[in-house]
Amino acid sequence: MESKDQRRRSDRARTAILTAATEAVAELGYAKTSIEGIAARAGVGKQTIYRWWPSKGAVVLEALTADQQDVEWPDTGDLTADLHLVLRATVDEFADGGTSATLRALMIDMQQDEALSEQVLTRVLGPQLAATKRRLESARRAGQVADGIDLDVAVEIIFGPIYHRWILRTHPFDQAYADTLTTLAVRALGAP
Amino acid sequence: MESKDQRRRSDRARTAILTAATEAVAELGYAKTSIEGIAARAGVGKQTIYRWWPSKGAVVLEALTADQQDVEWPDTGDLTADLHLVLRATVDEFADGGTSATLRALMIDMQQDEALSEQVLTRVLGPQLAATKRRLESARRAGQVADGIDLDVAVEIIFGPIYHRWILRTHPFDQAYADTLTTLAVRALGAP
DNA sequence: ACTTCAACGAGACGGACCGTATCGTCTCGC
DNA sequence: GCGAGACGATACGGTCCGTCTCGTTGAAGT
Repeated sequence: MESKDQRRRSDRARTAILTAATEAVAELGYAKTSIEGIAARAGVGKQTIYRWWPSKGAVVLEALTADQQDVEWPDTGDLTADLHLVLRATVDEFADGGTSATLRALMIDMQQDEALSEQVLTRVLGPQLAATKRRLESARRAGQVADGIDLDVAVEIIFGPIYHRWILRTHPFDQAYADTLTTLAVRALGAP
Repeated sequence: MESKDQRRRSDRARTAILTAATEAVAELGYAKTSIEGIAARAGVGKQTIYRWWPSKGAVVLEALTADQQDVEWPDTGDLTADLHLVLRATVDEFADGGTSATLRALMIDMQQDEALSEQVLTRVLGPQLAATKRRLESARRAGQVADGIDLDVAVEIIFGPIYHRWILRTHPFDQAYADTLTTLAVRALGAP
C-alpha cells in the first residue's frame, strides 16, 4: 500500500484546502477555479491536494458536504402543507449564491466524471430524493396519494421542475413559483 | 469593420469544421474535445475557427442546430394521446447517444457562458418549450386543462422530470417512463 | 484576363494548468 | 530520539488556449 495513513494527515492543510476551494468557486466560478489556484490560496503544495483527492470535483464536493445538514421532511399529516414548506425552503436554498454555485458546478462535472457522479448522487442528491420518497409513502398510507402511482416518478414531478428552472433560468425562481408548483404537484398525486 | 465578409467565407471549411466538431464530441466527449483537435480533424487552421466562432460551445451549438428539425406538436384534440406521443419521441431522442451527448455538453457550458446560454435557450430549448405551451393553450380551450393553471409551470411539470432523470440518471430512461410520466402530468393538468 | 485583397492552411508563440516527480524540512508515532 | 511519511515548494513535460504572423488561394470587381 502507499500513502494513505490518515493519522498523519495534517488537519490544518485539509481545512485550508476546503476553505480555499469554497472561496475560489464562489469568487471565480467553478470553471476558472484550478487545483493550482486552490493550492496557492490555501498556502499549500499542490501535491498535498493530489495526495488526498483525485480531482477538482472531489475537493469541491467535500467542501460542499462538510458544512451542510440534511434537509429533513416534516410529516404533519398534511402533505400539501409539508410539500409547500419544503419547496419554499428548497427555492431559498437554491437561490442562494454560495451553495447554488457549488452544486451547479458539481452537476457539471458529473457529466464527465463517472466516479464523481456516483459520489454526488449518493452523498447529496440521493438522500434528498429518498427522504422525499419516504414522505410520499407516508402520504399514500394516509390516502393523500393515489394508489398505483410510481413514487420515483412522483419525486421527479416535484423536483424535476425545480431543477429545470434552476438550471435553465427560463423564468423567475422565487417563492411564488414554489407556491404554484406545490398546487400542481398535489393535483398530480392526489386521490380524486 | 474588420473581417466579416460572409461572401468570401469558405463553405468547404465551414462544413468540415461542423462535421469534425460533431464527430469529435461523439467520439471523445465534450470535455476532451478541443478547438485544436477540431481544426486538425477538419484539416483547417485553428484561426479559421476563431475567425467565425467565439468559443467551442458556439461551434458545437451550430453543429447541433445545423441538422435538426423542430419537434412539432400534434394536435388531435386529445391531449393525453398527443402528450404520450411527444414524450415517447422525446425519450427516444434523448436516449440516443449522438444528439444527447451534444446537448448535454451545451447545457454544461451554458452554466459558465452567458452568451452561449442565451443562444441555446433561444435556438434549441425555447422553441420546444414554446410549442408545448401553445399545445397546452389549445388544450385549455378544449377544456382539457383546468383554468387558472400557470402554463409555464405546466410545461415544467412535463419536461422537468425528463431533464431531471436524463441528467442525473437516477432511474431507467425508457418508454415505460414516458408512459408513467404522461399519466401523472395529465392528472396534474386535467380539469376534474 | 487581370488585379486585388480577405480568407485560407500552417504553425510559432507566450501563457495557464495539468498531473507527476523530487527536493529538503517538519512532525507525529513509536 | 529515530524513522517514516506528510508537508511546502518547485521543476518538469504535456496539452490546449487565444493571438499573431507567414505564404498561398480563390472569388469579386474592373
